[in-house]
Amino acid sequence: MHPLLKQNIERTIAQTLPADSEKIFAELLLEQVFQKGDFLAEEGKPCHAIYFITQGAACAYFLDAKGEKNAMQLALEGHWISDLSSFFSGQAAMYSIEALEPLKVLVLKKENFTKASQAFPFFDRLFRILIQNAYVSLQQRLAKTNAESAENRYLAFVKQYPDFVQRIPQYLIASYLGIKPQSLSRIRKAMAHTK
Amino acid sequence: MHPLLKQNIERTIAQTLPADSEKIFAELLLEQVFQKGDFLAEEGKPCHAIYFITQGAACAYFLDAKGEKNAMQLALEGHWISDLSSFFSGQAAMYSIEALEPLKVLVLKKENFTKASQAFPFFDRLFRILIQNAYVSLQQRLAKTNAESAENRYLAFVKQYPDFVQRIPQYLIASYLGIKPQSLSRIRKAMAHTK
DNA sequence: CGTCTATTTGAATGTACTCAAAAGCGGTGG
DNA sequence: CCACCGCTTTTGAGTACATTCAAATAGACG
Repeated sequence: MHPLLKQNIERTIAQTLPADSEKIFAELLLEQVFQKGDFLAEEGKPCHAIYFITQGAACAYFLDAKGEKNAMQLALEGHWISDLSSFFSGQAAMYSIEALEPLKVLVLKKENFTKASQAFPFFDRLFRILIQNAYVSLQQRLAKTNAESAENRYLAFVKQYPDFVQRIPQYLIASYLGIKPQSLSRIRKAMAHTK
Repeated sequence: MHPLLKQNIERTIAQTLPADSEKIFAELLLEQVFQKGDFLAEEGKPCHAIYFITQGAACAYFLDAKGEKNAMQLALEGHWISDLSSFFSGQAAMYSIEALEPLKVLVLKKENFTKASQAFPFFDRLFRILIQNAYVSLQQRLAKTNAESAENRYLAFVKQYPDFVQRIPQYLIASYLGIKPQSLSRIRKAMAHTK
């Protein structure tokens, strides 16, 4: 089992992963590779898998009325990414997921997830906690969007995800923060001055 | 078992609730009543329960730097409300939950949740789906906050939650939408004109 | 090197905010 | 029943922050 995944799961459930669970898990996962610009999922089509990134960067976004990309999720290695709504409901995905760098992922397909979920209650628990954590992060992100200035949001982002700043295009970070790329550029300029 | 709760659970898991599960569930829940202005949870203290509202209205909010209430969740009868982060982690709550009307709730205490979760995998599944749905709604709310004007956000809110508009104070709806009460007042005025 | 995309910069505009005050509404007690 | 109080909503005027439109510069990639 990939060390990043093991680490991710153990941090999630706050206990070491039993050897048998580890084995079962490994059997359910499929390794896959994507080129930069490839899509792991596409808006409008069902998203049948959850991806764990072992190498590279990816982004889940939707296109707004003007055709601009709006990032909902940004992820580097060590993170999960998917359109969970589509994954669980089977409906069309609201987001496209695109590789921003050459990407290596572990794929958990819906059918394997369902199988495992029925056989091992452990899976429902793991995914309940994963989604729970995602939900809490999202709440905090929304709270900041409503209560903080664009500049403070960017400062908090840099602090929380320093690696992302280096590797994710600025226009995607801008949309993730709910601002326009031009505005983010000006904010960065102003910050460079003050420092 | 309260019909609103039964309905809520069956809609969540997309199947009728087995009679035995219903019985078990009913034993885990405690009825409780609050006056308008009472707190179900307080920012800074752990939140030990999840509440299902059977009558009345409630709001989960945090206080920003200026001491203004920022609504994270609004709920009428038929909805669940809690600070899930605090409930699951045991840490201090980020939100206060306040009764906006005389309130009747069914209380699911942490200890009962844990007991049930270990005895019946059904519970992990139910709560995984509940949180999953909450997560998806939150994503959509964030997407709208970033991509839509204040007016469109309010229009969408009115369409999605017509009952809330009648019963929740405007300044809380405003903060839920990420705008100031004065601005919401002006938006409503402009809408009345155009109609 | 040339093309395509991302980022920066400038100037003008606009949406929502701030500060301030008035009006409306609901509850309480004289 | 009316007067008063506190809180919510409305309105007005001025402001600020981020946006738009447009163009120039910088970077990535074949």
